[in-house]
Amino acid sequence: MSHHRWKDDSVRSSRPSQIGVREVANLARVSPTTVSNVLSGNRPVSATTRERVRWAIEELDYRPNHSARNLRLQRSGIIALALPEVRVPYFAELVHDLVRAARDRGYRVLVEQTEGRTESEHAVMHGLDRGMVDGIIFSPLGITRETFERRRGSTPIVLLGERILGADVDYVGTDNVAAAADATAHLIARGRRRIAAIGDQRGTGGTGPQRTRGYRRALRRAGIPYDARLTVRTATYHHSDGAEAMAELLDRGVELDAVYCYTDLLAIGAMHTLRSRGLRIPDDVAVIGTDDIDEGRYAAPPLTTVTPDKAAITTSALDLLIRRIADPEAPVRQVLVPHTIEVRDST
Amino acid sequence: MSHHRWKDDSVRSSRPSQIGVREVANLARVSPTTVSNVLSGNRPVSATTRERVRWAIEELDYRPNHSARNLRLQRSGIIALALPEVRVPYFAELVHDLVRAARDRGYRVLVEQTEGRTESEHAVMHGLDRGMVDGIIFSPLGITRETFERRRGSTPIVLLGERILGADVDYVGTDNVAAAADATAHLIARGRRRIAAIGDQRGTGGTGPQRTRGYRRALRRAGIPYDARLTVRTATYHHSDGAEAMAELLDRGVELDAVYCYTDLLAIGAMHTLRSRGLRIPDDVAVIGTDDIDEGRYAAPPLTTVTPDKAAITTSALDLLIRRIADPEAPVRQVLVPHTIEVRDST
DNA sequence: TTGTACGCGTTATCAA
DNA sequence: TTGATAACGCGTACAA
Repeated sequence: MSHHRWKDDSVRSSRPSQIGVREVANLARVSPTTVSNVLSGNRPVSATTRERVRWAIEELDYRPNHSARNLRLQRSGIIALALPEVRVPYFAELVHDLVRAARDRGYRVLVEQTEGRTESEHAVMHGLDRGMVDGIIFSPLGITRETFERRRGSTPIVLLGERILGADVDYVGTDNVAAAADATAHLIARGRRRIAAIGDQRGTGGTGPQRTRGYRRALRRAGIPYDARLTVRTATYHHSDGAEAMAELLDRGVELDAVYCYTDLLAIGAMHTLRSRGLRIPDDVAVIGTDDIDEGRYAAPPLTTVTPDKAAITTSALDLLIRRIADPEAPVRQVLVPHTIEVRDST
Repeated sequence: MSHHRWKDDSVRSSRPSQIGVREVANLARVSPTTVSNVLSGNRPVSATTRERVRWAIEELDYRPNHSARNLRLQRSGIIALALPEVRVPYFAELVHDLVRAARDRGYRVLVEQTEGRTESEHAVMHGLDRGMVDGIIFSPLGITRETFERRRGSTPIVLLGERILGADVDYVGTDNVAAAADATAHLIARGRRRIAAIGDQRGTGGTGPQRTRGYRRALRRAGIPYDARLTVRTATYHHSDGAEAMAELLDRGVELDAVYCYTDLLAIGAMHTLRSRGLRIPDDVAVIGTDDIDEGRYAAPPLTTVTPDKAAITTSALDLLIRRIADPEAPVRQVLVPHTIEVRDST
């Protein structure tokens, strides 16, 4: 195979122009179509020409232009993951798992943070529209059905965690009422009767109220009266919220022997306060969290937690989204993944 | 050119086709150019036409197609952040900060995970080329200068954390030798003499060896002999690595009264082992980590840590990248951000 | 098996 | 101030 280039492109030498299919085609002395076919494998190409094209691609260090390909194919190969805050470990792990799973399916992941701001949640649906991403996996934080329906564009969306009641949209989540009830029941089974709850949030239509319902249901079934003084709302789900909530509980002077936290981060924050007040965990106060983040395994003591099947959440959400991308008319599906209790030393 | 259709609305009205500038232009009875100008503000448009166009946009719920715009403008408005693992809190916080900072500057962030695999690090530079992203912020994990130079494409790159020595590339990082020396010196100032080090990794050209150099330098300056038995390498930087490394140290039976960990996660894992063996922190063993992740504040006890100015890292990296995107010929710049020691209860 | 010509939706250039 | 036209780089229907 002789390497004579008979047609020396002055284009390449004059200015550092972009290398495109045309340049490759010229060098390999074939048509752009053939180059395209070699790359896509879409149509058969003879072995010899294929080799020549491959060589030319290598020679010019050609790589296809994504913008052009996307425009032509009407797909970007990117999905967006919109969530409140990446630095919250539960979401960080979600990003981790999703990036990994998406890569296996030929997608990359764009991360969008709403930081709990309603306008950001709206922007997610508006701003990501039309060709920037092929679909959105959206973990909202208290968006109403009405707003959602009004603002959503044509981009496929899968909702995560928080269901928007009545909305005509694919959804993956867990039975939060049951999870909360199980967590509370676990504490009751450990002999606790004065069980506090940290993490409800007012006004949101999401997981908070559902967990409160589960908590109260478990109490009711055990014949334990509900005591409003044992409940503390938090603004967000960080360590500091848990620490402050626990401090408030203790300062109220209300008797308690266990705490159910709506998030592991809240639980770890709560344990921090308990330790600093000289209370023993679980002897004086048992603590259970939610999410099973890695941090909980190394907390002091290791944190018991109720958690959804996170792998199932990731893969279900992705599969649902890809199905929706392929067929916008597919019937809406709502997936509930199972949850389990990881019993560790904090209870 | 045989069938040159003028303004064939009948074709478009038959099916619910995509809404483009053309549709808007038709409705507003202007040219696509004008619509484009109203959107971009690139050229003056009379108030009346502007209103008509705005109305038509609203009426049709038009939003521009990103793929087309990107192709035309030769930019995507997306930058990639390539790092080992998002679920590692330090990186999660980095993503958080960067997504936020990028948004302020009109960019979105695509997250790419290398998971420590060399081929993934190569893929970052190859796969992200040509129009998919405008630039890459890359936190590598032991890539050689030679490979880097050979594989890098034309996409602007800013390196993070680990410098690739001699490489002709923008870089943001910290003086790891000094940081390690300061951490070790802090322990020495607390009266410790038998100081272990957890987290070196063999073979990589990165932060690990640098921190080891700083550690040994501080010992030397304090006249403390280096004891190889006090050093433990780890495969990665997770909790479990720290826990196992600490266990190994204790099992060696070598006397120690402090540990310097190359990562907060390692330190928290190490403290887990110390607690479970009944050792008191810092009374029996003082512990210092690196990174100042949020988790450290709520560890038991709260973790002393040496940390770079993370906000400076984020903004410097982004500014460097944006500068590089604007001017590929700009002189290479390497930024070192300062570090500080957050003293908490673990020392 | 390969090549030609067109269009994806947008914006920049040139002309009016 | 506005419009017609070309081009960004690619994939594909149609022709050979």
